[in-house]
Amino acid sequence: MAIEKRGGIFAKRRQRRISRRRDEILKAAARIFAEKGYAGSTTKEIAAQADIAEGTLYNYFDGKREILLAIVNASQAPLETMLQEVRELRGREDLIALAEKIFDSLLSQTPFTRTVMVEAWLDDVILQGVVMERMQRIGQHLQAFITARVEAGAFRPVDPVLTSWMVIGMFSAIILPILRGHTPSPSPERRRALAEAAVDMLLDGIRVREG
Amino acid sequence: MAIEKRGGIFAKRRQRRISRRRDEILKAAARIFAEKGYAGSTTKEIAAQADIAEGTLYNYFDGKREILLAIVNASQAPLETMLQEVRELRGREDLIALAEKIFDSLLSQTPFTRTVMVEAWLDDVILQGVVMERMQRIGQHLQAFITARVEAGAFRPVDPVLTSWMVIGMFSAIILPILRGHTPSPSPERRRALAEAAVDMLLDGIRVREG
Amino acid sequence: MAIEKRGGIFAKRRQRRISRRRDEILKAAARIFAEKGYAGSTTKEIAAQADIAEGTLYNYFDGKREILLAIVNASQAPLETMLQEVRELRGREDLIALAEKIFDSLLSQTPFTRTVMVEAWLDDVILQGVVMERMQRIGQHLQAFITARVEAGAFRPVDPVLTSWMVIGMFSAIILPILRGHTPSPSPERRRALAEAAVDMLLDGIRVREG
Amino acid sequence: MAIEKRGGIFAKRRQRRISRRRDEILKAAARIFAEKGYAGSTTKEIAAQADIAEGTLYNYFDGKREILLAIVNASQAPLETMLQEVRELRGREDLIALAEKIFDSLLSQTPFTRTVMVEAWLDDVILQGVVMERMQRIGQHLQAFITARVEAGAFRPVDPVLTSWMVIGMFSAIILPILRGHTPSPSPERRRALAEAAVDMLLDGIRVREG
DNA sequence: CATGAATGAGTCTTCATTCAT
DNA sequence: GATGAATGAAGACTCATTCAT
Repeated sequence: MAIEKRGGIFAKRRQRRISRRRDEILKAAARIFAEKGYAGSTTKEIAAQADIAEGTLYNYFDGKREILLAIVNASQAPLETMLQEVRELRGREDLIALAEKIFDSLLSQTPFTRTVMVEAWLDDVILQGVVMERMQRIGQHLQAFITARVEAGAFRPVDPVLTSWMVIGMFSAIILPILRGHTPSPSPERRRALAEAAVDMLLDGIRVREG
Repeated sequence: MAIEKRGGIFAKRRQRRISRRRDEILKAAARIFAEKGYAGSTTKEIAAQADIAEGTLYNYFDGKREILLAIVNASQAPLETMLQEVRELRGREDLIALAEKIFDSLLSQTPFTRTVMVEAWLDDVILQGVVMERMQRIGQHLQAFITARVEAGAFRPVDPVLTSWMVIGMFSAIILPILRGHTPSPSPERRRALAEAAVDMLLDGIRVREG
Repeated sequence: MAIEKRGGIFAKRRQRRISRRRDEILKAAARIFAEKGYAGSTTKEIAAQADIAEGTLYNYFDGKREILLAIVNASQAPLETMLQEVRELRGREDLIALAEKIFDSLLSQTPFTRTVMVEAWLDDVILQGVVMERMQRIGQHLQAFITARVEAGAFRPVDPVLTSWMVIGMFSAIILPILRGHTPSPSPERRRALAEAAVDMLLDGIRVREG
Repeated sequence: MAIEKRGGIFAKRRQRRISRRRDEILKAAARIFAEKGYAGSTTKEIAAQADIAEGTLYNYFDGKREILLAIVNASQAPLETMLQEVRELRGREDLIALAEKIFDSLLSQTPFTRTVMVEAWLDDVILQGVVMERMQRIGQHLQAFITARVEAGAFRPVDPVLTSWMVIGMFSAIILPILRGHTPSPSPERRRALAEAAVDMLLDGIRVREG
């Protein structure tokens, strides 16, 4: 019986091993990049954090920059799967649920998200290709919701694009200190409360209704 | 007749010349830092941008890091003077006026503001000592306003701290693409419109009043 | 019945297999070394060219340097056997035949020859122990021939050592562009013509005899 | 009186200082490259040989490869000026004089010449653009001489190209051991003798004229 | 004060060699 | 024996800082 070479059990095991190692390196690098920024981090630190030799990095990635790009890519996944589950937004509950899910997906791997947020300030590829792209996808859902309601006469005739931007800003303001490590990650209950507060402000503002 | 050295007219001229040169360097450095981040910038680039020799930088600053800190400090001034003029906030008009002023002061020297925003992600000194400090000062005004109104029964019983955070987030979302260079700086009319939109959303939300 | 281990048929087969594999590796390495030089080649490239894993190299050779030395050694064989067949040189025909044989042996494995030629420029061991040694052996034949003829009054009283050096230079000039890959390998007829041209120049020069 | 900036005496002095330093570096690098080959040499060694810090190399050259190319270029000069002085070759004396001059120019800066010879084995740019180009220029002079004489009936109808190649080979054989450092540089008298021996062999061969 | 060449510690990356599987 | 991942020493190159002019 010949040794299975392709598609065999060994090849699969090997693939898994490689994949696992890559993930470890990415996690280590994301922690470093999140703390010091890409340019301020060294491959030596990354290797130490991943508990491997510096040279080993290059068995898994073509270079420091490729590690960054892999992190950026990996950061896509949670939000991506989340967005694919989004149904049409109909009312307050849908918005709150969406907000909660966005919280969860962004906070599920804070070093990755933080790395992306930092580098988007400096790198146009990351800003345009990743951050903007994602924000626009979330924005589209919001805008569709707002536009429909405006036409139905339920919402004031606001600018849907600007409004969705401001909503995203509101949520970002909540998440930022957590990403930055300035505030601990909130409990699920707290997340729900934050989502409600934001959505209620969006819908009704803070002024008491006179009617 | 000896040349006056201290306090004389020459000494003052010298002071002014030094001060002017420092400002030029800061402006040059801020442009570079804003584009590439502190760690990604070189003193050579800064010197070239400032049109001086590399060594000359060290006649005005103790090192690269000190240039950054000076930029961070310089970025304080506009917001500072602006905040000192703020009177008690009483209603929609006051909020809009405040928003406009914040826009103006942050956008009056975008490279400085952008540099601070980027580095605050990485440097705790800058985050705590500068960014947070400023946000809290703005926040205090908002919170005082909100608290008073809640007590007066004019506002719903929202959490003033959280609300002010979200407001700051809304404004940030508007300013960010401008700072980042992704969107051109808005005209005064546009700034007014943006401020109104944000304040109205804060006060009344987007839902049509039923009464 | 136990498997014969020493001197048995299996052991011989094993020896042959090992020997064959070593030769494959040498051929692969010589191709690489000839193109990029020893220092400019990597064990990874050699392994790839030999279609084996990098680690396998070390089952057949102690290291990169040993591969080079084995190539240098292997390059000896053809010239060696050729030189052992050389009889006393008596005249034009013998010289031409010798020249042809030298061509053949040097061109029979160009990557090996080229590798040796390149590294002899840099490595004293190779220069002294191999290249010089061979040239001197060829030189001795020529010098014996020249000396005898000079004494017999058939040749002018030239310096035999210098003359043999120049002859070797003439031949080298012909071979060099072929080794270097700049010129295709010449046909047997062409080789004969080249050999004749060189020998005739040696014997009679290019000037027309006046007698 | 303003400080002269362009074309002034200071600028010229500076140019000279830079030029001198570049030459020192090239000399040092050529020594190292000649001994160990380009790929086998390190910038550390070059810097040490030039008695400067490693980083200083990069103030004068863009990188290791550019140092090599500068050496290759610098090696052009002596042969170049020499070739421009060459008049039409008419007879034995002209050939001897040419040979002597070629000796001189190649040996005037042996590390440069040796570096070029070694790298030409490995680098097509150097082989084609430099070595071949030079050999062809020398070759053209020889070929013109040979062709004219053949047509005049003074030379046998040899192939001029092949013959000039062989002549170059003869000379190379004489120079090689000197370049390689295997033989000391010959005295002017010895050079003259070598040139005569080579030219006489070219013209008349070594066989005694029967007439 | 201005200059910019010199410095060398530190960076990213390569590669010969080892060794567990 | 064959494999190829792991290693870390060493290499080319960068850059903040110093200092002689």
